[in-house]
Order: sequence, then structure tokens, then C-alpha cells
Amino acid sequence: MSDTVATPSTATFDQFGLSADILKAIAEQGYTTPTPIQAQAIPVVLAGRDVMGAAQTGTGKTASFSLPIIQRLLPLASTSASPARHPVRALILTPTRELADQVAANVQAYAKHTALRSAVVFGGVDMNPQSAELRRGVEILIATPGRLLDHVQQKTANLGQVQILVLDEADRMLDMGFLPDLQRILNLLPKDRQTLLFSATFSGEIKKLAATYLRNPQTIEVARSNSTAANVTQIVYEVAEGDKTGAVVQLIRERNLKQVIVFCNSKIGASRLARQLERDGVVATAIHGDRSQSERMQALDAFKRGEIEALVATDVAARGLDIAELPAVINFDLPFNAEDYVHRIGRTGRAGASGDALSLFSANERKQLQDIEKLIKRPLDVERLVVDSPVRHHHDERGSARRGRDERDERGSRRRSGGGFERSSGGHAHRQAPIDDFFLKPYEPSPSALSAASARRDETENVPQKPASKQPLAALLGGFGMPRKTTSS
DNA sequence: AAAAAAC
Repeated sequence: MSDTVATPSTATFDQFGLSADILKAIAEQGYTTPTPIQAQAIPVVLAGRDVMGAAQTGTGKTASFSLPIIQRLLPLASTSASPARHPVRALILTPTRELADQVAANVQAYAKHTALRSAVVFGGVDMNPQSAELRRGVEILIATPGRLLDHVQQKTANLGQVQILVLDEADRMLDMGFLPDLQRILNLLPKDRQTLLFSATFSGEIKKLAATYLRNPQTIEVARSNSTAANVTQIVYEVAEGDKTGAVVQLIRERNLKQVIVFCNSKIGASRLARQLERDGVVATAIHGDRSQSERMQALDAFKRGEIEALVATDVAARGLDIAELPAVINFDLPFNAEDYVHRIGRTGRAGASGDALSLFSANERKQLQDIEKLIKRPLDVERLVVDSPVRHHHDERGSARRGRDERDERGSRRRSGGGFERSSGGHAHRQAPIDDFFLKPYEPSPSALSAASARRDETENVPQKPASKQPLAALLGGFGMPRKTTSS
């Protein structure tokens, strides 16, 4: 088997041999042209090979594995209502709950004209609806590791028939200490299966994981990891620590940012900043791990609907979240982990649009800045930002905090010409990024209601024996039966 | 140092 992938030159989804039901769903999503990772990964996944994929979020990664998985499982799709006809055949693991929900929404959309069922399980919410769905049977299960193991223990999830495993954001899962959970899950799966591992970076740990659990994987790399998109303008503003809140307000006002994600390093800091922004007239809400799952979902939902100007987030939102491209992100703190910087600013300037990554930098963050510059292999422009409306942290609702809104004078922060800051005489300067083009796709939380109607119809079961498709069942089931090392060392 | 994730 060759290790090179020919990137197809034609630019439509027709070239992959996907079924009409899948193509229809793709068209309904408004997608016409495969992204680079889709063009590379779809044929490889369809061919049944293991994949080691490096791709940033926003590159179309989810579709690159979901579409071929659905295609491969189609011969096994059943309209029977019997749960036994709907064992879990594809398992997709993600590090965060929000990401799981989002992947599930995508899978649901792509599979909606097929008889395949999908479900998502993650923690922080009632187990019972999840259990009920699992008992009905689903072919494609999206999950965070902890809750999945919970379901396994409760015997509501059986992973004995999984043929395809996806580890999404694998590096993140390792960072978060999921390795023991992953190993436990992997030990529950048939050894003979297809495994797809996606990771932003190929660290030594990731390579070890791949060496242990993948079989002759095809490496697919689209954007060089640790690279930052060329269409993202990165600016670092030096500002006194105590002026950071005022700086955020000022940046939002001066740049006329309709929507922005503001990243903080701590959960408490995020909550506090959200409150202070609200006090200063910015519609803001916080999203972090100490908020309840329903609060997290509501916050994200409201932000996606455009009801919130500033989503103040910890790194729970740094990776994976598929929010339509934002005009800007702000780093309230520089992240301790330089890689998180790359992920955070990946929330802007996506899909070809331009974006600004604005980072606040105070004297005690020199180390973080150095690490970031080392990682992205270039120095960052540092400008001084004079904050003229410092936000009081106590009970000062009047006075200086309010002055910023009325006067909006912007000494200090000046950029190169063409930037978003300058004011033309007596009116609004035009921003470089056309704000009119910016809209948010409505967020759809995982629809749990599958096409139950069609599941009812046909009780006379057609057990798939010889699928007429290009993917023979034998290939789907694996084929080689190579013994797999279980982890040692 | 901090974040995330099962109860």
C-alpha cells in the first residue's frame, strides 16, 4: 500500500463515490467543494485505512471522517426497530462536551437521509435520556470518555461491535489526562477495527498512542501544525495588569466588534470579567468548567445566535468549537500553554475571512509571550495601549468607567494604515473586515429525535450480506486481523 | 500556575 495520497484535482463531492443520500445531505448543508483535508481523508477512510490526521479546527475535519464513516456503515443500516439491529459500530471520542455535541449535530445532519442512527453522550447532564437512546440502538456514538465509561458500566453501552473508532483532538485528550480512560475504552473494542486519530500536533505521546493503537496509518496533514493562518492579524497590546478590563472594553468599542471571544486563563477570572463587561454595557457571558452544563450550552447558544457580544471563555472554548468566523478574538491573558494560543486565535480568520487576534500583555507575562513567539517562529508586534477609561473593580459605576462610552477618545492605540482603528473625520471609518458578511449559523443542540418514523416501518429484516457497494463488508469488518499490541511499558 | 472531564 502506498503511503502517498493523490489529491484529487476535481473539486466536488461527487468524486468520492458517496451515496446519493449523503450527497443530498451535503448539498443541504450548502457544501459544494471539499476542503483539503476532506479531499485527502475521505478516500483513505473509505478504503478502510487507519488515519493519523493533523488538522486545525475549521478545516472541515469533522466531515472528513463523518462522511466516509456514514458511507461505510450504510450497508449495515437497518430500518428495523430492534435494538439488536443497531449496535454501536462507530465511536467518536472528543475531549469536551461542547465538541461532542457539535460533532453529533454534524453527524446527524449528514446521516439524516439514511437509516443510520446516532447519539451523543457526555457528562453534566441527566443520564436517563442518553440511556434510553442507547437502548433503542445507535450505529454512531459520539461521546466524552468519562460518561461513556459510565454507560458501559451501567450496561447501556456495548462497544463489542465497534468497527471504526475516531479520536478527535487526541492531543487535547492526553493533555487532559484522559489516557487511562482511553486505554480502558480501547480495551473494550474489537482489536480488528479501523482507527482514525486526529490531533493538532504530533507530539511524542501522540506518536506513541498511534504506534500502540493504529495499524499502518496513513498520515494526512493539511495545515502545518503550530502554524497560524496568514489571514489573521496578530497584535499584542502592552497594558498594565489593572487596565486589562478597560482595555477589553476599549478594543470592543473602538474596533466596533459585534462579537468577540475573550479568553481568560482562569474560571474565576472569566466570570469576573464577564460581570465587569456587563457593568460597562457590553452584553457578555462566561463559559467555563465551573458553570453548569446547561449554562454552558445556553451561553454558547446565545452567542451563536448573536445575542451576546462578548463570550468570555477559558480554554474550554479554545479548541474545536465551530463558531462561524469571528472578526476578532481577544486574549485577556496570554495562555500558559503556547499551543493554546494557536488554538485560541484559530477562532478568528477562518474560511478565508480576515480576522484580528488581539492579545493583552502585562509585565508578568513575558515568559508566555516568549513561548508563543518561539512556537509560531516569529516575533509579534507589541504596541502600547493607553487605556483611557479604566474600569473600577469595586463599586464605581459612574465616573471613569462610564466616560469611556461617551467620549470614546482613542489616544494611544494606533495601527498601521488600513487597520480598524482610525476614525475618518466626523464619522465611522470602515473596518477592513466587512461586518455585513459576518453572520452566525444558528446553533443546533444535538437533536435527539432521530427519524423514528422510518425505523418503525420494516420489521422484516435485511441482514446485510453482500452489499452492492464498492466497499465489501469484509473490508468494512477489517480483513487482516493483525494482532494488536495492547499497551505495555 | 490553569484548564478540562464521571458520579
